[in-house]
Amino acid sequence: MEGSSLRVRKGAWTEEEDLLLKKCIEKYGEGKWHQVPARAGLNRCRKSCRLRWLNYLKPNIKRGHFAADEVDLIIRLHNLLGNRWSLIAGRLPGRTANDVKNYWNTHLLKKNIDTFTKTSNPKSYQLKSNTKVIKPRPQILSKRNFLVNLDEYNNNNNNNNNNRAETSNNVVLANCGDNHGGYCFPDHDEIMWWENMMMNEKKVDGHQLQCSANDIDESVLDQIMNEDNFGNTMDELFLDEEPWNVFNP
DNA sequence: AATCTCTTCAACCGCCTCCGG
DNA sequence: TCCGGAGGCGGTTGAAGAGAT
Repeated sequence: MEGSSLRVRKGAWTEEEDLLLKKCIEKYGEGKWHQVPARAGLNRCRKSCRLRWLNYLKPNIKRGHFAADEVDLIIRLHNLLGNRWSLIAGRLPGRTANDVKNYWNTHLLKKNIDTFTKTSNPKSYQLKSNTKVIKPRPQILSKRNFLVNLDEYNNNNNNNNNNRAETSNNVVLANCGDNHGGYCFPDHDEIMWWENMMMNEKKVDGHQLQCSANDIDESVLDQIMNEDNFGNTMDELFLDEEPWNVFNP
């Protein structure tokens, strides 16, 4: 059980601990987090070390106020992706998922409060039931799994050729919406979502993308679809790095 | 000056997925 | 096929500081 071992330190990090961790990462590189506490001589769990490095010590981390264009991008990406903080942060150079999440919760949630309803927990909110957010969850799949899943997907859609997933082009797989016999294939909605996204279509399977409006704001969506504030095209925005993995069958 | 309330954000927790044995 | 360990993620907490009374 993580963190259950005796005498593992918790709480705020000291300068000394930061220094030890930094030296360790500089010497051995990132990764193998289970070895980091021993290598660094830290009395911390691997997760704590990883988090400290990623959110605070890692070079090029940008701190301080979010610029207007960063805020704008966060809002638009959140409308598109929901609470996928790591993906949103991936499009904001120097920002961490934790930073983005905190900023959203402390600054932006209040401005978008009409979109949410309170839950039993006074600190948490959920989307109102009349809104739908499509949450794509791309993942890296093995070739074997891809083919099996694709076959099953197509078998399940034999009556409608329009729904067939094609192998001739790059295909982005969403995470499973359903499980079938121990492996999964994506929801039809998610397949269509990705296919349409890649084709830069504005209409996404009849669903609204924005969670805060009843109708899609075409101008905003156009902007989201075509270019973000850092000059990335939509293809780059979603396909240029992991985990937005493109699989070439 | 003291106390209370609110805000912020670093850190923790629990869960999920992947991967190798 | 199963299982356990590791990496990673999002939700949540709570300490500390800021502001209000």
